Amino acid sequence: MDTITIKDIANLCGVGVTTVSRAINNHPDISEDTKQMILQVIKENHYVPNNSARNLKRSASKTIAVLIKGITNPFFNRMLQVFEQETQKKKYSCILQRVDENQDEIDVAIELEKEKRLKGIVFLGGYFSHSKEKLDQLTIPFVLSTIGLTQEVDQDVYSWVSVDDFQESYKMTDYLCGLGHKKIAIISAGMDDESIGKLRYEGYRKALEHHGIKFNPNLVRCMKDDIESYSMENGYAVTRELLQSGEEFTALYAISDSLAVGACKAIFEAGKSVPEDYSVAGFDGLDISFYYNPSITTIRQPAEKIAKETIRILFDLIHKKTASEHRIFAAQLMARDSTKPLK
Amino acid sequence: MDTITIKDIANLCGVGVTTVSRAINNHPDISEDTKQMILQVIKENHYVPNNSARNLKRSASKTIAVLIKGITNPFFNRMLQVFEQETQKKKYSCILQRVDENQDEIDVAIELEKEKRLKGIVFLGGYFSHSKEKLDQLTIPFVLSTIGLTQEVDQDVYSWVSVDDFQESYKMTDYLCGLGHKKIAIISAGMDDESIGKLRYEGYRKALEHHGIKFNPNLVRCMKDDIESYSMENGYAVTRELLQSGEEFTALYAISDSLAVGACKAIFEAGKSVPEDYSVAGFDGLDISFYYNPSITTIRQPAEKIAKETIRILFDLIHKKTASEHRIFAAQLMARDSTKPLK
DNA sequence: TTGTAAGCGTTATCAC
DNA sequence: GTGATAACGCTTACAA
Repeated sequence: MDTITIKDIANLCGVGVTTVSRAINNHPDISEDTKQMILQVIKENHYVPNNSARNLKRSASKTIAVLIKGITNPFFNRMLQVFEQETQKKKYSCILQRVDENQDEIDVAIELEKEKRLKGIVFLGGYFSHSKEKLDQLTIPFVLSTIGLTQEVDQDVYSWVSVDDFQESYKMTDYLCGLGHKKIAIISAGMDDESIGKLRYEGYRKALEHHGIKFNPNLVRCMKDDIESYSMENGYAVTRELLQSGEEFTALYAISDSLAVGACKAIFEAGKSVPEDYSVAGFDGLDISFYYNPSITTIRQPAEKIAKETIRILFDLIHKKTASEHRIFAAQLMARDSTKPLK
Repeated sequence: MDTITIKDIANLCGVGVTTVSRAINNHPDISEDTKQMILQVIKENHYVPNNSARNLKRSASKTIAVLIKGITNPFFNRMLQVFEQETQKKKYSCILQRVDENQDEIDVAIELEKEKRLKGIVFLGGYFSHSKEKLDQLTIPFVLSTIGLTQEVDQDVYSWVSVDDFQESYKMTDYLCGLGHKKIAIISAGMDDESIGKLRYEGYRKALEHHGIKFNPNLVRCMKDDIESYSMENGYAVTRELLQSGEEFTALYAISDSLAVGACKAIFEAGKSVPEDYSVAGFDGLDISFYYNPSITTIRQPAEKIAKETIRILFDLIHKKTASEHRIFAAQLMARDSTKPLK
């Protein structure tokens, strides 16, 4: 016997397949005795139902999926746990699916929706710019979570929850200006970025403007393409170049904590110190920003809250309690040891 | 029309479903013209084949799966990329499946094997102690990658690749002893750990013994159960307690880099410094160990090599070129700024 | 309470 | 080259 099926179990038990199915799926219409008997035989024979067959037949499953772009991002770790927890509370199950950098998340979503008979989807990370036509192929509700929305998107179609990357980035830059810094370098995304990278960069620009600080393009340093984006290594490489360029600056704002960590390292290696020689700030509020030495001033995103609200909205969508919702959470500026007033 | 199927496409094209299937799957027995025509119709109608149906029917698929226990671990990130890369080279696809801390990875594997018609499996992380009977339900080859094997396991049944956690941990402890340290604290796993935690702890014990250093149980500090294991936060909490206990020590060996980072923070907060007051060492060779300030002395596991070799062995297993293989890679002691000779 | 049989959407087998 | 048609392993009306 190659692989054992529900039929085999039925035969072994001397019952019909329906009865076996009922035993497996906890259906009510079955006597406790036969159920136990069947379960016993199943266990003895190590029978495992084939999921493909189940999904194919089932019209609906209590399942949602979380599609993550950039699973590397430690920021998502905290959220993932909340997603699973909250989903379980609703008696649903939650499947995690990573999406490659160069994969189209909607394609993945469409495929998965059919394959798993999903009830809803969370898109996590990355950016979002898809034609309405494409979105229409997705027949189930979805929520965008911590996704940088740079273009005007249709409020009625999309639901999302995130922080205001532009505003929070403004806040950080404003803070640095408030400390007296005027030459503030930034490690940002490439100029072609259409996501949080762009928003954070624009917040920086805006704050400089409000403080009447002349914008210096030489202080804008983009992450390197050939190194993993938003990584410590990238921050390190970029900061080394900045330092070597001889361009003067007193503060360095990295648009992610990991970049900031790399930046600090480069500064130390140049024989300088943080914050005495350079103030350094990050973004996200990763654990490491607290544990680093010095602790890094950052914008702390309320990851748990965002995750919780994402699930809440998704289920409201599923249960048709809402048509679309948008929630922007305030993030918190954590002033720590890596920044200080300019003397 | 609710959801569009292969039949609909066949009707639309005025051909049989077989022909459509052939077009989708690049089968040879189809004229280029009809194929293009069908593909066109498919595109226009946004038809996406149902994976469940495919998997159900397909006898074999060129797919392997990587089951990860503890996806949080940044150490795995580097490996994951290699897994995908190498799999693609073989024209296979690779699916990632996280396994919950309290889930049985074999159960997940068995289910997935059937559902996806897998060709092979990589088990990543965690520990491994399953009955032969259970393993036998897995009919496809698998490789254990960076899994702590504490018990004697059947060499002929399992294939694995990892570092020698015992030996490498010995190496680190030996190094600290060589620096003149005699009071070496360790942050280790719980005493019930049966995985790398145990192995690394035992390497520590052995090295102390060889150096004729009397073992002091008060210097053994286990991670806290109520905090994520191997996390910075855990290292921080444990080290605070250690510091407050008043127990004297000159070096602290944490069995992971993240723990070491947390430990350093606790030391700084106590007004002490690293390595002047305490030498601190980690394990794994995460990026952060290099970028931290001070850079952290660690054991660098050759993650890429391990990952590559894992895939190589798995495919050799799949192609029956080998019955079982075992590969232990040497890890590298990276002596950095967080440790110094005892004066 | 239980069993029979009709699909679910594909792919594989075969005949044309 | 192409098209019926029978599986694949399961769930679910419907019948008993």
